[in-house]
Amino acid sequence: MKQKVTLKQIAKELDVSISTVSKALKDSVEISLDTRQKVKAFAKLYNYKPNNIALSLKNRKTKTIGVIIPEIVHHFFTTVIGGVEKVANEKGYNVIICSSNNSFDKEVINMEMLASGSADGFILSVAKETQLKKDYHHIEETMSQGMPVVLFDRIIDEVVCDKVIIDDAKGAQTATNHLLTIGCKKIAILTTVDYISVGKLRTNGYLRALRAYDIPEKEEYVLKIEDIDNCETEISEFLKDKDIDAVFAVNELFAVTAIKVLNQQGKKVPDDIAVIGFTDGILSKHFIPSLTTISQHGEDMGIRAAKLLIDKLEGDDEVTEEYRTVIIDTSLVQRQSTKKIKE
Amino acid sequence: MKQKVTLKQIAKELDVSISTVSKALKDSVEISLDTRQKVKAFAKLYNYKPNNIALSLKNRKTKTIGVIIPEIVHHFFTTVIGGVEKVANEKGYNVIICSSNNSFDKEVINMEMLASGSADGFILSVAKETQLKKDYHHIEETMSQGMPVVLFDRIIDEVVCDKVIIDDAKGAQTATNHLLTIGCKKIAILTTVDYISVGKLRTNGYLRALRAYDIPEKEEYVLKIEDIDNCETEISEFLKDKDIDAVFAVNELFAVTAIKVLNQQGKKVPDDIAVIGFTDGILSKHFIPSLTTISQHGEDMGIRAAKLLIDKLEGDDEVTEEYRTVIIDTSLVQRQSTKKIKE
DNA sequence: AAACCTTACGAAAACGTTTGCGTGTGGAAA
DNA sequence: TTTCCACACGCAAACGTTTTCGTAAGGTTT
Repeated sequence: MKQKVTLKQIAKELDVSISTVSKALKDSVEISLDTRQKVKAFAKLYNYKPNNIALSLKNRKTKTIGVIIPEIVHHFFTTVIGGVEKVANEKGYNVIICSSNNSFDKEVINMEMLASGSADGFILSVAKETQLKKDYHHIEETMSQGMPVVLFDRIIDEVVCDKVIIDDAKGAQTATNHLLTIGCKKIAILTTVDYISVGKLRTNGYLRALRAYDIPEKEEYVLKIEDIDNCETEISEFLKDKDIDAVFAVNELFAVTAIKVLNQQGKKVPDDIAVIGFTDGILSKHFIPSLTTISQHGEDMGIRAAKLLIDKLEGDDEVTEEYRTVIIDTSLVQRQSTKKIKE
Repeated sequence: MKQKVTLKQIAKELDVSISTVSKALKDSVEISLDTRQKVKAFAKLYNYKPNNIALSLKNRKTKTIGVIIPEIVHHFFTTVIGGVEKVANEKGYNVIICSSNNSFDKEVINMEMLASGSADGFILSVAKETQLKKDYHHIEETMSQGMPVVLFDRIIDEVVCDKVIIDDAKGAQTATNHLLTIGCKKIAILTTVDYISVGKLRTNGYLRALRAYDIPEKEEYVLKIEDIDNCETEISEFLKDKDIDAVFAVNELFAVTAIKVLNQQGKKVPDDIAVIGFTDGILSKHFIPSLTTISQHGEDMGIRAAKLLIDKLEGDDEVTEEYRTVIIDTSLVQRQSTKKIKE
């Protein structure tokens, strides 16, 4: 087991000083051509690689980006990570990913861990618990120590920093509009409880679309689901004998569960009832019927977030002072779960 | 923007030496109670956190685990990561995740990057390209520098190290057996090309099961799919007018695609044809019909892999010398896509 | 021969820690 | 008064780099 070789060892072996080795490897003119070649040959032979830790300590930066997401086993978040990685690798940054598991405490712990030397900046989508608790001290603190933070998707209005979001309300409006334009009039919505920022926004978009079409909003058409893991019974209950012609679900799972429930209740999708989802993941693509949905372009979000962060990391102080909010366009992906109602 | 506070600053402020501060924070008896309290109060006030980088440099270990997987947007791999994180966090380790995107080059780059100071050891599932290329120098090199490596899922027989796998062949045999026991006799298999280790193993398991039942294997029942992204046409072609009563697919996507194709061809699953998959992901759970499948227990794999690695990292040298291969049990998850054929 | 300039290299500090050991101070024992 | 011993603290080295500055040797001017 040969240990990793250091400058010191090379220096000793070649009977020169550490500084000479360092300079030689950097092709400094200070060092004679002869020595340079000798050192480089030796370094190559022993597969010398500079120690990142030492460099980080010296340069006071780690060249790594910390990403903290609420769930790791989640298609949307992983696509975002994919985007972040893409940009990061291009620009020579490493990416550390941690999941908060939707726990406030774990979010804080992870953030502090990474903040104490492991990362130069953060890309973060906050945990449910954090949104509920409204405690953002860890984020504020990290920023006040000079580490930039970019929030995405599940953001916090009160925190002033760069943000990358989609226009959730607009996306939901687009979805609802689509249902309206194909002729649906009685549209139910399956959404989350209000403290989930994106859920609330999507609900708002749905309501806005209805108003624009002068369709009165009915409370009985709105289901706010508390426990996502047991949504089937709630949805089944809600949909039972309801006089509707369309369902807008704020995520994939609610959408496919709705279809499943509707099937059980003897309704056909899309013939009897149209269903539209939100987030374009594996399920939407491969389900039968495949789901019409709103694509969030997760990879783009990751790309933009990473760019914002790296700009701030490498920018001069002018850039550092201003914060930007990037809004990623959503798009309607038409598939089989909605179709035009024949008049 | 207050910078992060260091021992040095505290020392200066309190007019003591750095070592005194360090010792005081560690409650060393060398330091008077009075000073200790003063230092601790001050440190708390300024929210002092020791710098991980400096500690890593000093201790020659980073307390982080590098995880390299072929794809990040992939349910199975993320569940494994979930398991790794669980154990890692418990034991005070950080987790850095990189994806190789199934590229050999990126795998090497990531590994070298993390190996030069960022991680103490690795948990790795190799890229397709690496399996094809059979070039494992980066892994060997990392290990020879004293960093332990745990391979999982897509492993390499030739590399001697700890491994965590499922018995792919046995799992496939279980799946095929299940089809046989419910009365199927003409079972097709949808598998990958042979250089994907797990694909080949699963094919072997399928064949073994047939032999055990004295059912002759037919080449026309085996489809080795090259391009996973366009599997639908291949599968459609393959399944057309084929006289079979069951399909064993070595992954989720092949399974649902098969069902889709069969539907198009006017066959009902499970009534006309039974379908069984491999890997228990989102699709299997929520598809209609829900998929009978072989669960790989990804989280368990992650947990075991992390434990193996940490054992090696913290173990004395006896442990270091022996390598273990952990085989995680697979299990059959019965759902709707298979059912007993009435005689 | 004295003064000066290149060339080629080394010493040392710095990044932020931890820790073994040395040491000044004061009080107690002799 | 001298000797000794805790006590409480500081020094310095070490981890692996980079980089500024200093300098010895040798050659070139006057």
